[in-house]
Amino acid sequence: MGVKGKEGKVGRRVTSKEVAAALGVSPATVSNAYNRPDQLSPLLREKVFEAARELGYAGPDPVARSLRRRRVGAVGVLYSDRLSYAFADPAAVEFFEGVSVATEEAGLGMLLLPGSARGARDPEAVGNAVVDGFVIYCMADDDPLVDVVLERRLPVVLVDHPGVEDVPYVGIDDEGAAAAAAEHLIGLGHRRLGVVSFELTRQMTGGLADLSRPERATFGPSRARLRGYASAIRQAGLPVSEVPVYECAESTREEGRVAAEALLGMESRPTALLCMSDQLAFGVLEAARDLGLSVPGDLSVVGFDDVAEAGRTSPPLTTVHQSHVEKGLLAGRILVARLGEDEPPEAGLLPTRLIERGSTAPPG
Amino acid sequence: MGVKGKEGKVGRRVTSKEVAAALGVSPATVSNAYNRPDQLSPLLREKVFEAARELGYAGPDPVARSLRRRRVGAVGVLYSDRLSYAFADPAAVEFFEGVSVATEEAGLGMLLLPGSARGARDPEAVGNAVVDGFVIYCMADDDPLVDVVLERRLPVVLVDHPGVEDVPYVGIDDEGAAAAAAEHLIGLGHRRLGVVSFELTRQMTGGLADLSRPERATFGPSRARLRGYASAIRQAGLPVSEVPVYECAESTREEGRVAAEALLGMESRPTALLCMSDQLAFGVLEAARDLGLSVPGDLSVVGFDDVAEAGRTSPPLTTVHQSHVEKGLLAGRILVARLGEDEPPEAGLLPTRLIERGSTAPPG
DNA sequence: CTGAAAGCGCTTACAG
DNA sequence: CTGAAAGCGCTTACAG
Repeated sequence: MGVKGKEGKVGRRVTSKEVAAALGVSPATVSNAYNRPDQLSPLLREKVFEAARELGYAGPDPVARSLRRRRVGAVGVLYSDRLSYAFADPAAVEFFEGVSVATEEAGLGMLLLPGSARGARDPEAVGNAVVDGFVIYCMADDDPLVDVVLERRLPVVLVDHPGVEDVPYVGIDDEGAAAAAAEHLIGLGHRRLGVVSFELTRQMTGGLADLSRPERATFGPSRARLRGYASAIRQAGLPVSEVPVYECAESTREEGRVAAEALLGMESRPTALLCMSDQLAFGVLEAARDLGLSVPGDLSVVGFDDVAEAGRTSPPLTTVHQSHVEKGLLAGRILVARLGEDEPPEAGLLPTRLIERGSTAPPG
Repeated sequence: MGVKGKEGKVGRRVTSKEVAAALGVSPATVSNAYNRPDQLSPLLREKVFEAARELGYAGPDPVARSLRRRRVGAVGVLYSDRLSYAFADPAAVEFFEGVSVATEEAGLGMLLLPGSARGARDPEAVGNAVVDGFVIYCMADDDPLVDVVLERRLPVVLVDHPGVEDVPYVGIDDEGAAAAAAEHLIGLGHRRLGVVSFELTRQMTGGLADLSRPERATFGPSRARLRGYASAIRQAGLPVSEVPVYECAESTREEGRVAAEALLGMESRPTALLCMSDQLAFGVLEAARDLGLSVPGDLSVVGFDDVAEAGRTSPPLTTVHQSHVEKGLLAGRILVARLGEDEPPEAGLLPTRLIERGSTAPPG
């Protein structure tokens, strides 16, 4: 295994200066041995490595090197909430996957940073993050961490957070996609719709509301989707203010269940539910089963995202497809290109489409 | 939104020295304004912040600060393979989730680093990673990156990679857990077993082998599980060399399908399959369905991990439960404690248990 | 309450 | 092919 036991020990740092001294050469020569082999004889280089090995010098200190070179070799990914929440959300995980492809292509690390939502402790982590640039993912318009990042004047790419001047933006047409989902249901003949929503603001008032004031949402995608649902419903001549919206604290199955129970317990029960994520829709499916409601016989359900499991539920989920992997990949590549002064790929909106599967049908 | 447009721009770095000069104070005072409010008058402190705002100084440079303080505020997580592969594996994602809880508790970032497997490009990324310590997850015994990390003499925790002196190790009793899975099947009356295995070595010979030489595996958990299966089978008086083992390149449903097709196509078809992960088992379930084999009627299947979806397949999967979240959390907390010179929680083996669900039954 | 000095560990022109 | 010098941007005793 090549491990000599003591290597596992946490040791005093050995510096290039000490290696140089042991060899009677200058620190520049030690540095050159690691960074510019052409600047010294192969023999001397070998001697440097040998002395390094003996003294336990593992090569130039990454922090000092980063300071000198003005380059760290890592990008930060800022997420609105706790990371543990992100890892529990397949959509976020797929996004990370996409970013990781881009960073690996470039030989960079990917530093995951917790956002400021719900008790994340240390906003300093973002200001102090040792990175060359940032991907900002899914933050509320008024999240102070966005400004903390912007003020650092590093290259930044914004994802699902429109509206900052001069910063590349990657997203989808949330409004159009949501409208398409609602139109699908309306086309099927549904007249009593309900919405299972993401959180709308960082304050998360939560619970039941209606579709009449999309603008109060400070999360861009939530706002746009509410707008899309509302416009399709209005177009159909239905009263928007009578469409119940349940705001979920998190995009989880559990929250989807809770929302479904609230919505399906109403006097005038919706015959179809529009969900802002597949996770929420999965919870709705579970709740419907528990309530003895058949899907799509008694209730139609539309998701959003088209994560892998959407094709495997019973019934399989009708949903709006978007590629979170592509989103992460594009954002990552734009950032990487900007770090290297390369011509970045064009930022913009990725395509979506409605995937009709088994969870929607005309009302019973 | 508090964004003044130009903040999004990538700018020349403004330094504390410039802020100090603009104000006619020393850089130490600027530093104190940010780091030790008690060291200067509130008024002066306000002036410093004002000058900083005007000049576009976003606070002390994280890299320089890290060099000076000998502390970065991030831990590295080293994974054997491409990160995009990790993100596609629920077990790895749950592990990351656990680590992230520990890093968030401590206000640290989490730097994800790609391993050296299958064309990961840049081993330098690990040697250069700007972190205070490492979690090494799931690496082969002979992976050179392990030594690269160990040589840096930073605090390290090893996960699912036993056998490095003086380094805390977190894992499970893979051998015992695997033996329990095999015993369950044998107890049910199965005599013709097959194994759907992880990759055994970094070279990944792949395809079919048998259970007679567990020791050739250089991935610790794979080796231990093979050993566990073999010992239970030997105990039952069955010939170990007649148990087919299919080595999968990755822990994915697709690979599980391919393995199942190979194993179930053999002249003397196994009546039960032991899978090293739930992902592989899910693929086996799909393949069985495609082949017209009923589970557990015609074929029993045992997984490993007990990821969330294991309870939702049809039939629900009998599997070995382990908590990847706890694994990550413990590893993360040990590392964090060692960074802070706190007394770390005890390293060691986490519990496992066999969860009997619907995918196993006596042979038909 | 404020500042001068030393130094964290390295790399990069530049001179020889 | 090798080395002396400057400096990346900051923080921390320490002296006043």
